[in-house]
Amino acid sequence: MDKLNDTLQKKNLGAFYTHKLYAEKSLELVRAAIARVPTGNDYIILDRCAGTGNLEAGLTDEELSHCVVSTVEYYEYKVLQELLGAKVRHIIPPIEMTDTFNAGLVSGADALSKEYIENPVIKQYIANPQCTIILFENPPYAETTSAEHQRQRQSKKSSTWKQSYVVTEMKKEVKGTASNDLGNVFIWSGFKYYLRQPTDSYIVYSPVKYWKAQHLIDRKFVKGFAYNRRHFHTNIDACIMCAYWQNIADSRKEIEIAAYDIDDNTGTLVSCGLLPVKQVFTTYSKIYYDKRPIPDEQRTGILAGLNGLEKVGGKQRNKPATAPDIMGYMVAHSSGFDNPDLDSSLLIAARYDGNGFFLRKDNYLEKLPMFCASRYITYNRAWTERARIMKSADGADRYNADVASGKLAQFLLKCLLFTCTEMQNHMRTFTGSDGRFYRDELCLDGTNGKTIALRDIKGLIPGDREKAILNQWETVLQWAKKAENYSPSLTYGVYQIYAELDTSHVDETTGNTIWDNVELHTALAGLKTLVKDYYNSEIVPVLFEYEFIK
DNA sequence: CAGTATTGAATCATGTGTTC
DNA sequence: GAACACATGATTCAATACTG
Repeated sequence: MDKLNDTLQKKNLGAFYTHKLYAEKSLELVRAAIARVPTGNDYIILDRCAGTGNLEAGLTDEELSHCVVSTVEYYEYKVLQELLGAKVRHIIPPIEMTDTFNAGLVSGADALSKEYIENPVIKQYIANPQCTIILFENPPYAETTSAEHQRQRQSKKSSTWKQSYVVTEMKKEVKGTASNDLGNVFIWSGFKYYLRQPTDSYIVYSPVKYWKAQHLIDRKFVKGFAYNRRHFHTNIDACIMCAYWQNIADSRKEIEIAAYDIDDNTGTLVSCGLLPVKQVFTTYSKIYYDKRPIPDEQRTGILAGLNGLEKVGGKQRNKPATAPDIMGYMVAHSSGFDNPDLDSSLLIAARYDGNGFFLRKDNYLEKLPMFCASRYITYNRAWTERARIMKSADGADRYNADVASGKLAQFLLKCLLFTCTEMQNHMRTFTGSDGRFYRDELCLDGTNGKTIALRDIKGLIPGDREKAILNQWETVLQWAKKAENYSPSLTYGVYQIYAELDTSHVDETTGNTIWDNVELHTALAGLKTLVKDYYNSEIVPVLFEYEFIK
């Protein structure tokens, strides 16, 4: 059905199909689970979201005769019925009745309904101690409160599944955001309602966050694979784990999964080595944010938007603050990297919707690794990284000790250099509506006197990479000063130069974009390349070492 | 080949309201 | 008044796909 529906419909129902090669690969895990079935036992392989039966396609007839499958989408049900109906042990519902078709869905096949949980066909196996249960599923992942849904104002409309019986039950036991995701509901309910014996198994496709960050389950990891989400008919590279969980309690904090990409030309799996998945336990905001209270009399000033300028109008959720030692506002929230540019920002004043803290002159340097870490996914876009690597404050004790001892002094200055030359630093210099002059202190423009960054960066012992970046910055600044809009009274960072000085217009005859300052544009592009290389070689390894990313 | 257009599966911290 | 529960709500960028 993924070809039949529009994008949002697809997202609502989570219809993304499993590539044949991935489905076949995961049969290794299913067969390992079958091998564990005690002698003399019957077993069933249950798939509550079978779609058109992709996962089951590679099973032998004998294995298929143990399968119990269902799908909630009517046209998929028709296909499933035709392809596997005669071979599987049960398809739910077994035959089509007059009321089976229900507004495009299949009556009685909604795995999240009470009716389904109590389905007698499945229940007979659950109740039978001589039967082993193996769940084998690629559940839908629908995060209907996601940024994209919100942009299209569809969050409410797309969230009807949240009214379901299973979600209601899950919320009684699982607190927090884990229940926001439809995929998590499947995983939770799988363990809750279907697995009962130590030899029962769950082989499930999902991004790792349910185990890594949300700690939704505490079962024994037997084996797993990492697959590229792109081959699930999506447009993004990200990591999907297919894991074999055994129904035995376990407290491992780190697992390894074997990664496989697909070469579309040859139609073969390409091994990409072993990837570690480490659990995360603490967020930056809990540990690293500067929580020093702000007196009421300092709660004046302006709020800033994501573009670094003053935000006027709209919903203002945050309170501004102004004080001699406040130099900006940093946001580095959430553990995942799904919306890196929303989840991290560096602004001259409080972000209008909060989720951050005020950067202060006395300790801003030790806060910068949070900003640096928040840029990881932008410069490491391989499919193995997104949805596997996350942010954490788990290394805080070691980090704080090494900051205190001075061991990390050079590293912090490297972070400073990166922060001052990276585009996502949206601090800008301007006069606010409150009449105050806001000056960007985290940039390397000394035209109007040294910024705090310039003062501190003197301590950096520059290697070749640092020298190259500093030189390139000088070139950028030189050309920026020749731009028409350049204002000598302002102190410019890279982003402000990009936004205000690196202007362009469209040639009326050719329709081409003409950069008003080609040299400036070229110099900026050169700087970006240098900064990216610098980040990955000098900063990322230390961020991993101290578990800012893991 | 260069320039242009399009794209992003898969939240969570926060404030506020509610309950005890 | 503490603890809990839940509704709320927001791009930017680089990479890639496409076009001529």
